[in-house]
Amino acid sequence: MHWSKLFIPTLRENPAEAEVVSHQLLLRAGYIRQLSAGIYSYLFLAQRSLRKIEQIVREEMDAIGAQEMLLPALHPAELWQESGRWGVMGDNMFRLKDRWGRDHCLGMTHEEVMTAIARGEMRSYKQLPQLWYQIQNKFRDEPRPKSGLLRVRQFLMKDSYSFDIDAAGLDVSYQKHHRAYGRIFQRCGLDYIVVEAHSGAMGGSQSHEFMVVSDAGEDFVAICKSCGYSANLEKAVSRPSAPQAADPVGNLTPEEFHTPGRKTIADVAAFTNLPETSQMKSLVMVADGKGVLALLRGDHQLSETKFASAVGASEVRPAHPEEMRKWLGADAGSLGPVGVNGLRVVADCALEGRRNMIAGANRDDHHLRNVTPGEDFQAEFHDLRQAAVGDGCATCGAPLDLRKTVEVGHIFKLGYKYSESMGLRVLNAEGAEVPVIMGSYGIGIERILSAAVEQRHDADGMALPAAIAPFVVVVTPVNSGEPAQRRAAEEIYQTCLALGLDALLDDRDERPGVKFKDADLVGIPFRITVGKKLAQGIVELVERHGKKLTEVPVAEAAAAVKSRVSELAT
RNA sequence: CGGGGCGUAGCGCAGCCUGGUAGCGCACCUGCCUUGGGCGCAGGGGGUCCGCGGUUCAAAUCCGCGCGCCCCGACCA
Repeated sequence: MHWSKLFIPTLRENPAEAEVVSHQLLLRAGYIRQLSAGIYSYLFLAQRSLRKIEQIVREEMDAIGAQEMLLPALHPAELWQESGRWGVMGDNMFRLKDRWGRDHCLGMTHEEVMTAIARGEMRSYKQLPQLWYQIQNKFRDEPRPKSGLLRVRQFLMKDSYSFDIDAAGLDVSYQKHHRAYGRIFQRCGLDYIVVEAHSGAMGGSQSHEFMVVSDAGEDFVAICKSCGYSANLEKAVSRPSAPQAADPVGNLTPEEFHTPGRKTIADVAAFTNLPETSQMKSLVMVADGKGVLALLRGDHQLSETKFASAVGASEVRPAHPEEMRKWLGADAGSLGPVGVNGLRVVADCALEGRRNMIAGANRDDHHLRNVTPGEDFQAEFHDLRQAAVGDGCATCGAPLDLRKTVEVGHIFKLGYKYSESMGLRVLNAEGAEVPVIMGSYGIGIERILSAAVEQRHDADGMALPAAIAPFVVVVTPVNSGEPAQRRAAEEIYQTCLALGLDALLDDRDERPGVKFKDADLVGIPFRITVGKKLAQGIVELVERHGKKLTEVPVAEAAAAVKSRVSELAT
């Protein structure tokens, strides 16, 4: 294509609203324009790039035997009421009524629709397994859309669903996806990691996330470089660091002391001259409407996700000040586990075996010393704390690393959640009717593009991997006023096309600087520059990523790009 | 849902405090010139100053209400 005919509205300056690099560059390079908060138009360049990503996804999904479909984005409420998710999705679901006043929603995901199709048609285990997928818009009314295409309200997702007769079959479907996802992200040129994940509102047992390390991300993952353990922070387990001071020995009895105005762990630590690791942190939580006291070591943070699964609750929140006073008789800052009754008490494992610690006395401005779990109060021990820098790997003990990441893919074993609630059953070999076991697997298409930009950019713009760049090569005559340069450029461009390269001819009547800047900004992986040395039959080949420049004979330029591209693809 | 910031030409911003002709850079159009990293010169077009209401002889500017967007936190299949 000829650049002069295309709509590629590049900007010299960064739009003020863009904070993260991928957002800035996608706007500046003319890929996208914002329509509203978290809603973007994909212009020509973005569309080309996204289609290449989709194509890679399709090829790899097809390769594991998945069948592509396209389901509606508009769903009747009844479907979501059946699965029970109409009630739990809350404000994140876009809801609307049709002219008859019937409730509908825009699909946030498609378990319900897929299950509805399957239950209408599947009768026998002989029809299983099935792998179905689509690439479709998803709608989520995010409380805070942000970071360009990283958190938006309308986005493309490849979602697939597996239907199997038993857990062993689900394992196979899950593993197929695991491997296909690896190939997809690798072909897209992403440096990714796979981590154990929490399965959240989707329900289900096993789950992995595919993450790209980037400060623009929103998820933290814990990684052990020594044994390879890696997990989302919501789920990561760790060995706590050793307490900074040894516990006092002996069978001491709790003893109240006055702590005027000392509300925080740090205050009490300073006041008692004992480190935070000797303090007991007491958090009053409300889990599905019931009060629960959660205990942690003073320097640890509660993981609400772990807490929710430990107490088996679907909704948890910190208690309000009135609730704390009602249940424990004191304000936050003076709460503790001794003498508590009527509340369930759960404690983090890091407190197990500790002795004679400091805790709140459930009397304002008073604390207790010599509090020993199991003796001075009873508690259920669970892993409740968030893994932190300085913790050891639970598997091998080496120090854990925490990294910020962008989630580009997620695979789930759903189990029987939807087949049971929605009645998807088949006859097994014994003639008994059994529910089908399901899995669900997602990839964020735009996130692949954003993550690639986050991972591969420099001061001049994007340096996209050739596999997902909107064009592979741009042919740039330095001086378009020179007929010889123009002719040579056109010829090289035609040769590129003939070799099957996605080529672009920068035929604009612009100064060379403008053309170079634009090509760099847009991130075209290769540029063939036709300039002064044309007289000697030489043109330049510049690789965007790394800015490597080589001189090649005119006749070989296109082929040189072609062979470099195939090198990169392997 | 809590906290903060912003809204003036396509983009980036000044002007607002202290009310009185709406401005700068880039982009755009015309002509000349130039052609290896966002040239140069000359001329030109483009504004509901987010909206509504109020104060005032007079509002981009002061006051009130609303809307939108961004950031931090909460939340997040």
